Formats: sequence, C-alpha cells, structure tokens
Amino acid sequence: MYRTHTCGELRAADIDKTVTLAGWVQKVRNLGAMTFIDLRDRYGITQLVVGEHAPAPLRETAGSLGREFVIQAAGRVVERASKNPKIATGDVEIVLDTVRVLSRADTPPFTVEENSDGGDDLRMRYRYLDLRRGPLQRNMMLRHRMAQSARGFLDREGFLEIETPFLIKSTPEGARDFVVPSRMNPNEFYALPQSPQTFKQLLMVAGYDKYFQIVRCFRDEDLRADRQPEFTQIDCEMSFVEQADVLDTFERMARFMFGETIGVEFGAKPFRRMPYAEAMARYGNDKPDLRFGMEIHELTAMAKGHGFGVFDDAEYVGAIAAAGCAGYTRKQIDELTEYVKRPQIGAKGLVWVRIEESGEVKSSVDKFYSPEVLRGWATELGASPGDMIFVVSGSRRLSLRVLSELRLELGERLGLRDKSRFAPLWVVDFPLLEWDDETARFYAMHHPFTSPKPEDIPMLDTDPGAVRANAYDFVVNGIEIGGGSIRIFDPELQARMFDLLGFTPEQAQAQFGFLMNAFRFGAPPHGGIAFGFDRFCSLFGGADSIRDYIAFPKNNSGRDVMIDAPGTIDQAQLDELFLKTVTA
RNA sequence: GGUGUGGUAGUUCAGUUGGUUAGAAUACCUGCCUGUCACGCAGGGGGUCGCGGGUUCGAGUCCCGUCCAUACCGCCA
Repeated sequence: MYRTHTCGELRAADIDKTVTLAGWVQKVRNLGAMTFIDLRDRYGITQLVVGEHAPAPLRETAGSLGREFVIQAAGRVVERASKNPKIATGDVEIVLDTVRVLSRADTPPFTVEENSDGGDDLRMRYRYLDLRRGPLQRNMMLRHRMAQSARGFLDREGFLEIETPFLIKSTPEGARDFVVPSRMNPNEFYALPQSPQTFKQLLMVAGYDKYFQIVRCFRDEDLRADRQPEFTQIDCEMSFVEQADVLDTFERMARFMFGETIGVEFGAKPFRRMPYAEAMARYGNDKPDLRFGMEIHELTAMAKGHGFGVFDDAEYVGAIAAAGCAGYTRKQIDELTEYVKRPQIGAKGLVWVRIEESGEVKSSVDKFYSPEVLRGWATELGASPGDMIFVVSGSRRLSLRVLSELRLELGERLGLRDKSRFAPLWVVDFPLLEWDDETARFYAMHHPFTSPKPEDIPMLDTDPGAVRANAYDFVVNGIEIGGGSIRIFDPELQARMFDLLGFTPEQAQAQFGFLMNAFRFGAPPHGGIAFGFDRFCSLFGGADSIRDYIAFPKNNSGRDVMIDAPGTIDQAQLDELFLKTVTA
C-alpha cells in the first residue's frame, strides 16, 4: 500500500496518527536544521517536516528532493507550531520517519503551483503538468460533477443513454466535416459526426422515446476561445413532445445542474422566453445578455426630418442609454467610437446625447435637433439626468449589430457582466430559413429537419423567409448554451423542406434517404435539444474560454501541441489507403 | 481567408531617438540559516533578442518577407 491518506484529508482530529502519504513535491523549504516539504496530490497539500533530530540519511534525502519528485513519506501527524489557515490541512503537519523517492523529476518548465508562471503555449505543451495545478484540477472536477448531475437527472427522468457511431457519412450542408479514409473501401471516406442528429431521430423512430448521450462532436471550422474542433454535447431527444414539453424538461435539468453543482437557485418563476424577433429588436442579438438592461430603442421616426442627412437617409436609427455615463470625457467617447468603428463591427460613427444632472441636454448633433427633440429621445429610452445616450444609424441589420456590441462593451466597462450572476432565458421562434445572397438560396437556420410553426406553413410557398420554426436556444449571460427544435416527422413535409433548400429529390434521397425512408415506417412526433457541454462548464466556472475545461484541448490552429497532431503519415499508410484502385 | 496584439534568460516581462559588455523578477545551482508556508540572506551560472533578408559605420530597436502564439471578423446547417 503506497498511502494511508491523501494529501487533503488530515485534520487536527488525526493528531498522533501514524500515516503514509504519497504525492508530488510542490516546494521544499530548507531552513538549515529543519526542512519543510509541501506534498501535493489532487486532494490538497500537506506539509511534511524533517527536524534536526532526524537521522542523517533522512535529512539528506529530504534535502535532495526537487520540484515534482514523486515521494512516499511516512510519519506522525502533529499539531503545527504555526498554523496555516490558507490550506485545509493547515492545522497539522507530518513529522517524517521515512521518505522514499518513487520517481525523480526534471525541473519543470513552469512552476506547478496555484498561479503558474507559465504562458498558454508552454502550459499546453506540458498539459499533464498544467493539469496537476489546482485551478485545472478544480475545473476537471467541476466538469465531472456537471456530467454526473446531468446524467443522474436524465436517468431519473427515464432517458436512455445510447451511443451512436463516430464513423458516419459526410454531408455538404453545415460545418465542414472531418473525414476518415476507409482502407477496405478505397477512395471512400467516413465523416466524423458534427452531431448525432439523424441517429437520434432514428432512435425516436425505433421507439426509444427518451434518449440522451454525452457525446463528442466534430467540426472542421476555425477555432475560438469557445470553439474547439472536437467538443462535447449533452445530446437529447424525446418523442410525443411539443416545444413546451422539451423546454420544461430541460429547464428542470438546467436548474438541477445549477443547484447541485454550483449552488445557484432561480426561484419558482419559469425562465424568460423571448421570441427571436424581440431579442433582435431589444438587444440586437439572438443571444442577449440579460444580466443588465440598457435595451435598444428604435428612434427612426423621431430622428428623421430634422435636416440631419445621416439619419434622414438611414433605414434605421436606434440608441441605447448608458446609465450614469453623462460624465464620460471626450476621450472615453472617442474610445467607444473607435471601438464600434473597428472593421469587425463596422459602425460609421457614433452620435452621443448627454443628459446633464441639471436636466440640460448636449449632443454631437445639437445643430439639427432642439433640446425638446433630444429630450423626447431620452423619454423614449427611459434615460434620466446623468445618463448618456448613444445613437447609431444605417441599415437595420448593421445598426442592431453595432448597438449590440456597444451595449455589451458598455456593460463590461460598467461592471454589469458579473460572472457570479446568471441570467438564463429561452430564445424561441427562430426563423426557419436564412437567405444567402452568394449562393442565392435559402439555408436552414437550425438544420433541415426543423419543423416550421404549423400556423406559418402556408407561408412556405409565399414568403419562406418569414416562416418561423419550432426552434429554441438556451441562452445564459449572452452565451448560447444549448439549442434544439421540434423535428419534422412527416415525410411529405420533409421532402418539401429539402425542395425549398434547393435539393433535387435525387440529392435528398442520396443524402438523407435513410431518414426519409425511416419516416415511412411510423415516425412519432419528436424533438430535442443539445447543450454545448464545454461552454456549460466554462459558464459555471466563470471563464470565457472552454479550453481550461477540456483536459487536452487543441490550440488556435487546431493543433495538439503536446502530441504534435495532426502529423504526416508514411507512404506505406498512404498507399494502403489510396492506391488500391490505381494499382488494381 | 482577413484584422489587431505579441514573440528578448528555463519562465514572466522591461529595454528610451538605432549607439559601450542586453536588464529585472522568478526558476535553477552553491553556501549559510530551527517554524517556514511567496521563507530569508550571500554568491553563481544562464541569451542564435522567433527565423530569413534588407537599410545603416552600427539593428533587440527601422523596412520587407516568413513562421509561431493569441483575440476577433468571415466561417461554425
């Protein structure tokens, strides 16, 4: 037996016990006659001490220990002369009788401590050392607890966890696929799933009316702080449900996970449900951050006809009111202007209206607008003395985008985006289709299996762009955590959808024939949802990046810098995969 | 594919207008130290200034190219 206790469990009650610990040496403090050793494992840190009366070999071994050596140390638990309230085991220490080096270690490239001195790239290359650190270990434990809590909830609700294949078929729609060559089928390729979407629908046809899977998904697209090429979804599907049933079930799951893993409760009131159109109009965004107000108000009618050409010619004029920001200096306003004029956002300019504490209004457009008109804007926005109004104009689409970015930036600057607060909501009634100018066709906003709202079905022929879908997103703090829909289960309607999306019947049959065929053998009404589990974890952990919630993530270029993947393969492997048809 | 930021000691960074032998902290090594827990004190070693080219009497510093990292835009049904 290598140990009797972990490095995190000894307390004052254990005093006088003889114990054996094993772990990694975090730090050696040699004071001459006595040596202190911080011994770490994933449960905590325990201080070991070798005193002046210890035998010479023991003192020698203790003095020779380096960072990250793995040792086994035995001794007696004693009360500390000076306690350390910063660690859980800080009341006690172990007076060593023996210490054995189980494994030596090179000097680590960065300090393996709570706050490492290493940069991101280096920590990624030595991820196994980074994972020894408290912050990463706590992230991994949070992730584990969240997975267990979701699994437990779904199990109790009668969901079956069923695995679906990773080697499937490539589809041209949606994200790029990772492809895998097939040795036994020369010049043919599997694709890794972007999601188990079609399989879970087939499971519904098969009668497994409540399915879930905590499953890896793959998308060969560019990365972000919150996007990895392989990521994990809590993927769920239910039969004989309407949208309200799905939202109810997974709202309960979310509440359960919040409560059980981070102790956050939301009270009895259901999560807010906001139509997509309302989210766009009030927040300029389909995933609004509801931790703060500062809503967008349209001023188009009020702003036109006063001789200010920029607004007169604009399709849309809109504004937000920043509470308490009337004191913003010219420099601060310029900064914000520059911020929204960056190419990523694309504003042409930013008009400001200052409402002084005295009630007097001042603006960058005083030449065109009387104080009465500007006060009218303030009333529309609900702005009070001491507030600053920012006005943006242009196309509706661009203006809302600018106002959305500006709102989030101001929220950030004003400290309104508190990571310890959570504002969940359901965004519902997404458009079914999105027009793409470049290819001059409609694309499914969610995916081609999403059902239109029954009352909008007549518009499929007259105005497809206006058709709303039975699709919903779960949004928390401006982050899309989950999304799903009620699916089409009528083969006729599904065929019509493919037609709208520009598929010929042959193409539809070739791509998705297996699903449409299945629907001909008794498909139940069904729908579901998938949660981005990595994002869920980083949200709970209060982080912006999902990387520190994934044990072995990829870097910005999709590389694993630790194992140096992807890499080339040798010619023999290539030959086996590709040359059979050529040589046959 | 695009834009911004960065690349200097093992590590994190500073480095002025282009000018002597490129610095600090930390880590590492040696010595001293009986209550440390960011231990302390004294000393020491450690540099292809990402790479390639150019301008210049002279380049860490300026220019061009390139690679890498990172944030974002495009993209992500």
